Amino acid sequence: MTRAQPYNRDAAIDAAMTLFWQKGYHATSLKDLEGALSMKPGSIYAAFSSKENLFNLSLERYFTSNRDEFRKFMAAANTPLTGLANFLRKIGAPNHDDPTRRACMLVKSLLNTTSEDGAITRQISDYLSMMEAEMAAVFEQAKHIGELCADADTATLARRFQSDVTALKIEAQRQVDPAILAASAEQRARQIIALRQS
Amino acid sequence: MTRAQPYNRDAAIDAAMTLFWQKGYHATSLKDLEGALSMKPGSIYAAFSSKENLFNLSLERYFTSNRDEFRKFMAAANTPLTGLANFLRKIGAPNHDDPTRRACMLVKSLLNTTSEDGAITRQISDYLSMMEAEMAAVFEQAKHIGELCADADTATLARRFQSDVTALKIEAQRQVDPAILAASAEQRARQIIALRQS
DNA sequence: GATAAAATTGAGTGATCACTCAATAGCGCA
DNA sequence: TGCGCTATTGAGTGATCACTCAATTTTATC
Repeated sequence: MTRAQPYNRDAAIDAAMTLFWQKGYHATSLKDLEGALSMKPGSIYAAFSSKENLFNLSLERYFTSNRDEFRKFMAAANTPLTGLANFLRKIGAPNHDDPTRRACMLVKSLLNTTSEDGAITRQISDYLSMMEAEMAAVFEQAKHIGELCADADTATLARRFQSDVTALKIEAQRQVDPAILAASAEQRARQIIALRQS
Repeated sequence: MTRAQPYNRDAAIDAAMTLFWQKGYHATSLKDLEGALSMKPGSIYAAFSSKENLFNLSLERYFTSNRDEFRKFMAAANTPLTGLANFLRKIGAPNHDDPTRRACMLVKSLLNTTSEDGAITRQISDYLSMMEAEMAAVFEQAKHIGELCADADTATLARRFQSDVTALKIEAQRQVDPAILAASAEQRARQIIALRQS
């Protein structure tokens, strides 16, 4: 071992993730990646083996950073249900930076997957399931501290919460009126709060 | 004018629509289209000018047939809200044929659109808005016959209904347990019925 | 500074992309 | 049957695709 890696692997994957997120797998060319990663084709292949593998790494990066952000959000909240409600409100907030990457990369990728690439489809489905589990855990926690009724079906609630998140992000992608988007988020947030037992 | 068109334009657009729906715009090659339409490249270009134009025609075809199916569904229902609820239940029904075309083509296309192709994005958004208007009209009708409370916000209800449809179709695409999918549809359907004023 | 190992380069690979056009085939009408 | 018109053909276009590899540059160790 003689030479330190002159490229930053994390930064490169982040850049690739952003690109794949914006343009999708098929529309992202190696030329695009070369530019975004500031790497020549040979280096990219030495480091990541293939475009597909780099895409898989990007998906993984997206999943973990998304999950961590969710966790941070929940940790910062006063109560579990408040955290979930605020998470929805944040998605509906107007200054949600880049318009081309508003929708969830997992959902985007899932919908762009052909029946041929079964492995990637299953992987995405797994990531979505894990996010669902994260959400279910928060509902479970709410139940534990008595914020949520003891006989509530947390798995179903989690599934509904995730579809709320997805639907909101798609609305954001459609670039609907920010006020309408915010109202939609607020409505969904209130449905979460309404689960609170008095 | 001497010769009848030996190809069936409607059938060709339908075949193209199915292909674009399954694989997405970028992943669909002209070779694929040649096979599906049983047309040589020259014929395709003579008939449809470009791949992009054929895609636009496919999107339009998808929209109109989807809208017409929705209308037929509503016409067959006893009451507007019953029709909407059953529409959701149908999406959750198990024998929903081809797994690769379960998600809405409009949503799929919206999520696969790059920031560059602004025209197509706007077109898709317009189609989605028109579907929303269809749904709002049904809620309006429900209000008119007294099935729905007179001060209900039909625009918001329509938006929520559409996001229910989208979310359900995405769940279907994920190939979740059919029972869970059906339960999710049933839950959403009941929320529609719950709007009924007694 | 010399050497060896590893990282990086970028022109070049064949394959495939969307697309074209001169040639051909099929039709109505004589 | 032959003519004029048009629909259809499919090999071929340059561009771009994902990807490779011999050559070069950079660094660690001596």
